[in-house]
Amino acid sequence: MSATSKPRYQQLKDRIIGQISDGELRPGDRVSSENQLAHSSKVSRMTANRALRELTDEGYVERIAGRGTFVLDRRASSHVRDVQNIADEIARRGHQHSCRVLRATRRRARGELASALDTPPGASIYHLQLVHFENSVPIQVEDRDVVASFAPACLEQDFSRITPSAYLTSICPLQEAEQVVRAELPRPEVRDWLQMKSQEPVLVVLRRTWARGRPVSFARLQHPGSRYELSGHYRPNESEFAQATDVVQLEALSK
Amino acid sequence: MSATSKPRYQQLKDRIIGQISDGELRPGDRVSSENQLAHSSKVSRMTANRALRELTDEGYVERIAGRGTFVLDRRASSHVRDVQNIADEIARRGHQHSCRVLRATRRRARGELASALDTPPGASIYHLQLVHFENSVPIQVEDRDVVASFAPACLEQDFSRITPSAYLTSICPLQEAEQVVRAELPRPEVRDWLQMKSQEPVLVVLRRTWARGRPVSFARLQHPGSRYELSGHYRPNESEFAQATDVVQLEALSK
DNA sequence: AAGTGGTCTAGACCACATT
DNA sequence: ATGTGGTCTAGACCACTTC
Repeated sequence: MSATSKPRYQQLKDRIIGQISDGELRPGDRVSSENQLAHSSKVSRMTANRALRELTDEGYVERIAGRGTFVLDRRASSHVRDVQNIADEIARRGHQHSCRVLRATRRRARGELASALDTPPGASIYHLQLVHFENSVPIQVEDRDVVASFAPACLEQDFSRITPSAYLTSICPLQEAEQVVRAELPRPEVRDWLQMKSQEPVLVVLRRTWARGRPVSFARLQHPGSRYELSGHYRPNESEFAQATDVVQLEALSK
Repeated sequence: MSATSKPRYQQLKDRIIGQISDGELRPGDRVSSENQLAHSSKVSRMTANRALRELTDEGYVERIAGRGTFVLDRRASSHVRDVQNIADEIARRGHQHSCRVLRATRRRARGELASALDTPPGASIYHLQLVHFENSVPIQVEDRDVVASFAPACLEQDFSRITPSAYLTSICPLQEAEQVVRAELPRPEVRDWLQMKSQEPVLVVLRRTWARGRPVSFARLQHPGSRYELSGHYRPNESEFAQATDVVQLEALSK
């Protein structure tokens, strides 16, 4: 159809991400060089360079001057998946997980949702609403939007047996997650679902996840403040990696 | 000193980030256009373009085709990883940090606090209580216990000029951090300090930090739910991820 | 010597917004 | 009409690795 065609560097990125997702390119494999890509894709070298550079920033490949471009091993996705799935988390505590589906519908992407999921307005989006229980005590209200084209059979799943998160990872491993944590007062119906006291706040996690290089799902996870908390353990050595450059510059500037 | 000079686009980025941190460029301000930058910095337009594009990716500026490039007003939001120093965080948003010290006392470790900081009962502990402001709006109440033997001169510091976190890292780099995030209702005095509405919840971060292989500080950081959120971006390759678990030791401390 | 990534240039065309 | 960002090109020089 009409849709203004994507920029060439983006098309190149999409193609390479696709090859990685399909297993055509496996971790450690060498990706075509800039010159080869420029030739085969009929593109200037600068355009191929931009595609590969952005893939580097996004963690898909590693580039070594003089050697080449290599597919990275994203095996730690188990880490992301662990946090994705509240059923696993509950099982790890040795407790019983159960789940009630409140809603499972189809709707059309529009406005913020469309841009958050990077779909054209009007695209099909599945909306799920569930309550998760830990030993029969409600612990999470999950509001989830899923890009329909990524998970066409979404509405036929039995989400009392498999969580949406587990279902999504079964289609394709999730690559990336972006999340925001907030403290809010719940809406009355959420408060009832979670059996919360009248003035108790909720701990809200907004999470957007990526697979195959595209956002595929947006979740709003609400937890009773009195019964749920997030914890983490950090070691500077390892976390300095991601934004090392920025942080260093800023620290030098703000002395 | 001939150190391989940084690439030009990076120098340009550094300069603009510096202007944002210094307040020379304030949120909403217009940044010079690509053509202006190219001319003034004696650089090609593509190089200026790359600098501005990367600043966009990193959340510093917003670009609107046909209109220009504008400094973003970064919402109170910090990466869960580098929540070390709220002053840096605020500076990075191009805002003004200030601080009021409510309390700075010495007390004796006992019970849970002694075991959390791994000191013998009766050991000296400094207790600090501060309110941090972002552009004169209160954004954090910091309650911090510091092992006195680690920071003997703690009480002589001027914490309206250097944050406790910055002071601690100046003594010795922090090695490790353990943190828990919660949603709670604030105590009335905290609510007043943070100028919060009556039923607004706080986002609480409990953090224990290690240096020289020992826990040296325990902090309870409370933020107004309507004005503060934690955000994070996770890729499988970057290791640490906040996980939902029970942390018994910290729980008892936060009564 | 040949290939690789890293950077840079001086042009170019386009869609868009402001005047 | 002018200026803006968004993209793209066909060259170029460099430092580095491999052969």
